[in-house]
Amino acid sequence: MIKISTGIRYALRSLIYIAMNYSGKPLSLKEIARDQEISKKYLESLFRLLKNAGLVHSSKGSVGGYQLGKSPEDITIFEVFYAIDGPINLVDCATNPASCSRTGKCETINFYKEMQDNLSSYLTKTRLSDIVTTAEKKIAFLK
Amino acid sequence: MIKISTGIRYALRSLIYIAMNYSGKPLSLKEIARDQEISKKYLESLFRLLKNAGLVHSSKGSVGGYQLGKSPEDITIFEVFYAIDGPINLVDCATNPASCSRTGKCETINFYKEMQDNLSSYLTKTRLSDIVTTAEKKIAFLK
DNA sequence: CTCATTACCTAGTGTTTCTATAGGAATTAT
DNA sequence: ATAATTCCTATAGAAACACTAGGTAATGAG
Repeated sequence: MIKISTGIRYALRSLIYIAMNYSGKPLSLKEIARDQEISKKYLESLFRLLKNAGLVHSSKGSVGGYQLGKSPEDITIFEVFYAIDGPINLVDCATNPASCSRTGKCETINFYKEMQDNLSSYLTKTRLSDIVTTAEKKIAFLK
Repeated sequence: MIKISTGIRYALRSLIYIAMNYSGKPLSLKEIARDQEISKKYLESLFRLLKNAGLVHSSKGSVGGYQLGKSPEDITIFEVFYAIDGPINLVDCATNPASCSRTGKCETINFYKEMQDNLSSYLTKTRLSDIVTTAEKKIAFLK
């Protein structure tokens, strides 16, 4: 079954939360975890990955926390997927032909490559700002 | 990590093999398993699902086996995915809002729905015949 | 009419991946 | 100094996945 991992779901929600609550000061994991109802310990492991990818940067210490590493317009959803789950690889043979003994005989590789391109380009063209904008419109409407 | 299951990979290869070797007689799992280098026992479980979905029909007995249930132009890849792995459901909340306590507060659902639509429509518009045609062209070129 | 061959069925098992937790070390503002 | 935070390694529990075992039922061939 094709699924989006909880790691990605949590990371997206956290990034959106940071984007929508920017005040110049970093937000701590404690606060993000509380608001988003996510285990703080689990968030720690995710934010390490986000930081390595440059999507957030951190400050340590007693008023430390995280801020976005780039503006929301410059963060593609593809980057978030890549940071948390690694390269998108619907099937091994599409990326690494040597992984399958039937490479060359098999008629499905082109289909998988095309499907993967379709997915990647969708994830690349939608950006964090798109989701945030939609959310802000919803909130404005409710007021 | 977003992955295509081996069940789907095996099913696709098997259906392509049947489509490309049609002679009026059904093909047995034994032959499909041998040619495609897939465990026959595992294929049995997959073909049950394909049969329930109407993608193949079977004949028992000593010269029994499987044939396509429809012409390759009428078999969408979406149907194959659905038959083997069940409904496409990238996240539970997109299909079943009650599954998450944050439904209503959460800003990501629309994105997931759109992503899922994008995926589904791609799988629906590509058909078994598309893959078979590409394969036949490749074979003709090699001759 | 018997036999070989095939699809069909239920159950279970080992492996891997995913999700989450434990316990602490390093850093920094107050 | 102290309290709050990020950062790091390791590991455990749970769930999904891939595959196997062992047998029954149907059907055409001889």
